[in-house]
Amino acid sequence: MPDTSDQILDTAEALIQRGGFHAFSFQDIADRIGIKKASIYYHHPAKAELGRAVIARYRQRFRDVMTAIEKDKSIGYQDGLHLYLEPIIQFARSDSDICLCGILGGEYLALPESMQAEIAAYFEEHQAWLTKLLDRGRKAGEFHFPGPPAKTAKLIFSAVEGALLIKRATKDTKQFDDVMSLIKGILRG
Amino acid sequence: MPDTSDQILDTAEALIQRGGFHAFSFQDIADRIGIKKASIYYHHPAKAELGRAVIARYRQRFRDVMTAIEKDKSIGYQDGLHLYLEPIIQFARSDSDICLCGILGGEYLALPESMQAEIAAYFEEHQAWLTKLLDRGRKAGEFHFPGPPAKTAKLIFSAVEGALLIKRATKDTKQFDDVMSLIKGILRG
DNA sequence: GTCTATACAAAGATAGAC
DNA sequence: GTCTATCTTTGTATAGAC
Repeated sequence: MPDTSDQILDTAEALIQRGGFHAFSFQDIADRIGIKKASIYYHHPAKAELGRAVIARYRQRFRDVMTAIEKDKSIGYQDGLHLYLEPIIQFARSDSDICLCGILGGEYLALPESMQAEIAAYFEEHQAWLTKLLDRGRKAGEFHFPGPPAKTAKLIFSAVEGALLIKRATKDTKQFDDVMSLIKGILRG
Repeated sequence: MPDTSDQILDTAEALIQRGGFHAFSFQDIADRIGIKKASIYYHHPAKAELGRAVIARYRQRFRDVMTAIEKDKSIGYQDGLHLYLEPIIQFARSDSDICLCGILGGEYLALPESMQAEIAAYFEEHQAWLTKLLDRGRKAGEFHFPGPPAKTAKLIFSAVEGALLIKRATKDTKQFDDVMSLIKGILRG
């Protein structure tokens, strides 16, 4: 049984996944975990802070994945890319889940500054990590692509975020796989 | 001077552009165009209907572009792609505008059904049109890419939607251009 | 077509008891 | 840590006058 604090973050994340930041309330969270909405203020002083905390935790989850891949020198670059994509493929398989920051990107200009900062940082660190992976992987002869690694990293990341967003609306379970299979073809040269 | 009906649609569109569907109210629209919020109900019986109308108009705008390109047989396929991308490049140049349906995709599961249908249709018709363009363009020898046109269409469209979303948060004015330059390289074979 | 007035529910948030 | 109670503001929406 997870403690209330975790339940609040889990529930808030699930609700943001569904419809973004402005479409849920403390009441929704309270109802789902069987507490009163006032209790949530003990854990988070404001909705903006809760939103920020949810993204921060989500970011950290991916940073752990990226760090683990980098640390293990036995993992090749192709496999590293695969491992990075693993949690995202899980989103793609579900018919309701997509990237949390992809969702919040739509509401961006109407979000509190603290949330904006987390979202921008998420996008930046993913693209920076992919850039590093592509650069090293190409030098090792595992990847083949033209031009600066940063450009290809942007293409991959944009395509991933976009594909998730689109698949949920069109209910096309192959949107993500189709896009990724092409990306992999590109990296093969 | 545009009539009130148009002003309402324009303002609603601008507000959705900013932060999505749940982040604005009839009061916001009324304030911006200098009327009372009750007046808006004369033009639209409910917020859901206004939202639907905004997307429908946005969809139609792009359908007009696509139809115009198809009708003019003097336009080549490369140029056709360019013309299609023209309005999207305008979004990319702005630091606040992105695709309306890209924004609303995040809120998707929390939107009224009538809006969901419009958004899904938007995504589908763009990908279908791109598929047709790529197919014909390849047969005409203008495009070179491997596999089914539908897959490359999905890649292009996903990358476009994702790049716009990301550029607004990261304020990277080159996100879109970098992605598109790679796409064009791919289509050259 | 637009206004005033108003109903009603829900939102974010705080105070203070337990 | 969680509750009850409450405050205040805002949101969607309707009725009816002009």
